[in-house]
Formats: sequence, C-alpha cells, structure tokens
Amino acid sequence: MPELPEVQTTVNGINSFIKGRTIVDVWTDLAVENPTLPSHKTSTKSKKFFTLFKKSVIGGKIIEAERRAKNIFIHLDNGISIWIHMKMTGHLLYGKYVLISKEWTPSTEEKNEALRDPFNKYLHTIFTLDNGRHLALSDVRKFAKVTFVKTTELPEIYKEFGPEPLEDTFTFSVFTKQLQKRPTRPIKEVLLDQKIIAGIGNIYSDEALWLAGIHPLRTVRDITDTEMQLLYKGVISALKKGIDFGGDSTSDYRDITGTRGAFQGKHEAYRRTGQPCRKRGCPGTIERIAFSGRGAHFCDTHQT
DNA sequence: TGCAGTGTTGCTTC
DNA sequence: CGAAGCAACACTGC
Repeated sequence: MPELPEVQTTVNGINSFIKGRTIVDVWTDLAVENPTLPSHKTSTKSKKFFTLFKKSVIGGKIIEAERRAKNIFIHLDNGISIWIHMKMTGHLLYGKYVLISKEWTPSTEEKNEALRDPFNKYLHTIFTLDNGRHLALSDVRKFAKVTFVKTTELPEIYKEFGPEPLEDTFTFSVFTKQLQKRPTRPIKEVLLDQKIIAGIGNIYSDEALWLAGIHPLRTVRDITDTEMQLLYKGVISALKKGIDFGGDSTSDYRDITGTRGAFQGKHEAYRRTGQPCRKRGCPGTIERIAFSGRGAHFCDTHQT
C-alpha cells in the first residue's frame, strides 16, 4: 500500500486530528522494529530499546507530522521525532481503544464504525494521547517499523532519500539527472529506487509509465528527451491523482479514520491484467510481467 | 489443497 | 563492485 500519496494522506490526517496532543503512554507487542538505515541499528524487538523509546516519547507534545519518501516523522516538542515506516501493510488509525486480554479493540464508546473493519485489526503499537484516544499502528504482515531519533539528526537522515517529486525544486532537469545515475537499468526499477526519486512504489510507477507510453523494461539511456518529458509529467500527475483520491486501498491501506482511499478504482495499468487499455483510441490490452521480484503492468500496444 | 502473488526494503550471495 | 534473489509475515485468490 503506502507509497507517497498514501503516506501523505496519513500525515495530513495526523496533522488535522492529533496535532497539539501530548503522548501519555505507549504500548507494543514488540512485533515491529525500527527502520534500519546504516546509522540506526537498534530494534524495538528488544524490550530494552522499547523502554528507551517510551522514556523518549512520553510527555512529548505533537508539533507536526512530516513525510519524507515513504517515511512518517512525528515531531514532538521535546526534541524527539517518532519515525514510522509502514512498509507493505501498515497503517495508522486514530480512535478510542481498550486493551482486553492483551489485544486492543475499539471501545464501545467509539462511534467510528470504520475502525471495526477487519483490515483495521492487527494492532502492534498504541500511543495513548492526553484526550484518552489513541494513535494505533495496524499491520497484518508486521513489516512496519517504528523508532525515534533526535529531531536535530533528521537533516542527515533526509540526505539518504532522493528528491521529493512534488516539491517545487523537483524540476525536469533534476528528474533526468537523477535517472541518468542508472543509465543501464530498466526504467521501472530506477523509478522504484528511493535514492533516485523519493516515494514512488509499484502502483505509481506502473501508472506513470502508462501515462508516458514507455515500456517498463526500457533502459534509462534509451529513453528520448521527449519521452522523458512525458514521464516527468506522468510521475507528478500520477502521484497527485493518488493524493486527490485519498490514496490507494487495493489492499490494506486506510486513512487514519480507518476509511478506504479511492484510487484503486482509477488505475490505468496497475492490476488491470487482461483488460483493455483505456487510452483513447488504443486497441491494446494490459499485460503483466514478473520483474525485479514483483509485477509490472503495462499496455502491450502504446507502451513501447 | 497448494502455491503464486501482494504495496517495501535491506541483506545475502554470486 | 553491481545485480539478482530472498527473507521478514500473513493472508487472498486462482
């Protein structure tokens, strides 16, 4: 699920619902661990690390949440930032929960029925807020990671991610310069590399390539300047469209109120295998190939 | 029933 | 070194 538009939707939700709240407690079943950039090896799978985590975030007031690549940073007023990566199936939920026999479930007072959606179970980390409500991490597959860093360390960490495709500084020249760092690699693979461009995953790379009419296996250096222009626009418009529709809930993704996004009904390529291409006048069919350990979907006619 | 496939990414192996 | 493949985990669908 969570690529740039889904993570952005989550961050927007945190900022509209829980900004200003203070964290008064944290619970975890230790099923999640922290992101492992070279500089941050410790794991919440150890009780010792979790004790330190608790000590660092309890009493902190949420100033603002921020997205970098597919990561969420929640800045607290005590100089600490909570760092969350939702990986494949993680998502954050805001609700009123109760702990019953080692499992958190929505309280009877919780009026938001979406939180009772089966996809919104599997809670592995719970932040209790000063209004008695909770920010919960739901994650079936338990790949999501949670840790903390000093806020002052973030500029150094942000350097490990590529440029942000929706920022004003992401010009066509930045785009091509980044892609040219991998001239011999297939374009789809390069688009997925977070160090080249931040935030693109399997869904939006398929969509961007469909928009640009480029086959996913084309090598970067074989792509013409005209095609690059189309791809640059395609990347930006696919991501913006994802945000406009509140993200993609093909699978587990939900916004922090537990509600599905709507982008899954809007795909042109992703997971439309065997269906007709919807580009105007195109007689093609969407094809799927296995590639780089995942699926790539593209039109067999207009993507060349 | 069984196995391929699922949004991510870092580690291992060659 | 780059590149390919896999592992982490649980569930769905063919």
